[in-house]
Amino acid sequence: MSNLSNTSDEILASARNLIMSGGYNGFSYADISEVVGIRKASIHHHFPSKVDLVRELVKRYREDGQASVVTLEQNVPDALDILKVYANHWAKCIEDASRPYCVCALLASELPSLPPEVATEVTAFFRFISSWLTAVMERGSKNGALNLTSEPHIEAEAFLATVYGAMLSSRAYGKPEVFSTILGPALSRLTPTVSH
Amino acid sequence: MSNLSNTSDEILASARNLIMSGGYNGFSYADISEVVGIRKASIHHHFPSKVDLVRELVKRYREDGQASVVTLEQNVPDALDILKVYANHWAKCIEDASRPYCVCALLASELPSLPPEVATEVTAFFRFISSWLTAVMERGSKNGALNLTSEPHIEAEAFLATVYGAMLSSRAYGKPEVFSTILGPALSRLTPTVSH
DNA sequence: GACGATCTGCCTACTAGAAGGTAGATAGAT
DNA sequence: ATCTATCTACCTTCTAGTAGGCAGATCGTC
Repeated sequence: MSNLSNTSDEILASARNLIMSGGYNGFSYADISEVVGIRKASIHHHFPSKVDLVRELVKRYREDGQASVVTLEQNVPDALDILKVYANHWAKCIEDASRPYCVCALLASELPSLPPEVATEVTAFFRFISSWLTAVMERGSKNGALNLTSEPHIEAEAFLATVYGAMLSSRAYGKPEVFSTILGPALSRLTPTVSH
Repeated sequence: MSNLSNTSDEILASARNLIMSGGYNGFSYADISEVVGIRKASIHHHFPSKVDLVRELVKRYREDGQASVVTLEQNVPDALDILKVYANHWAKCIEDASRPYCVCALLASELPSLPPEVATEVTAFFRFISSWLTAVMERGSKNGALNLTSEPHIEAEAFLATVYGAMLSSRAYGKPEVFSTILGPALSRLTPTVSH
């Protein structure tokens, strides 16, 4: 027991880090092999093909995200606070360089050249985030926690685009603080005016 | 004369299209060879190494952008109109699928794994767009053509992030119209209120 | 409890094909 | 005579993936 095949988890984790920096074609089984300390062939034992590996990786990435969202919704009632926590999650990841980019953002930009099985999972991830944010916007709009100027689903897409665009800019400039600089005003705009 | 080595232009053009869909590691000299109808070795005659090829490609991409900006500034005086033309340029490219993604957006997301010579050029592209947009924001703010809620450079970064985030979302969902849906409200927000 | 059978996780050794790149020849233009 | 653009033929290294073996854990059955 104990290490109930957590080698496959290690493989997924190292693949995630590698994809995060160079995308689908930016890593190989040999790279993972070096990080995990296992032979190439042994990786094929856990994930017969590269497509299997990345499909599973993205599927879990989405499932983990869904679980986090459930917890977040349970602990934070206010819609604006939820958006702040979400933005802050990425701000931290980018600033401490732990996970400075979303795996699905990288894969989405490579989408046309991705194996279809992987592409499907990536698209599903974006649909999940989008529908979650839409629900948050709707709720916040109705109970006055958010100040929307467009329809909830449009505000959701705009917010998502801002987050992912800010992520890209941080990486492009090599300046992690750019993310918060952009998200600050975006969140202010959604904050209801206090009085009058 | 006549085709004063426009083979090298064809090589660059096909490389651009290939990078646009799969990034730096998503294409090979063999791919270009097929598109251009020339042998692999002949590509090396024009661009000794892959790094040379992509460095030159990004350098020209930036120079072309700089030239377009000069023309745009000459023909369109109003700052808000400039932003609209810029957004509309991308909206068209995405909707007619001619150039549905920015080469530098894709390369920027792969930045940590890119050869340094290429990375430098990509960063330079983003700095160029950023400083141009900042100048547009400043001018528009001063002469009342734009309604800013933050400092010009922050508005510039926010606008840039929105454009590139919207580009990514369009690709992720496979829905070109998402781009305009997001950019519409973003531009409205920058439009000065007509009366009172 | 003992004994073989299967399962799991890893290994070495290999393959075919693709990668980026080189050497050297050839034909035509200057 | 040299330069340019192309070619064929090749090299080396890396790629994903396969075949088959081996040690140890688990399991069924006597």
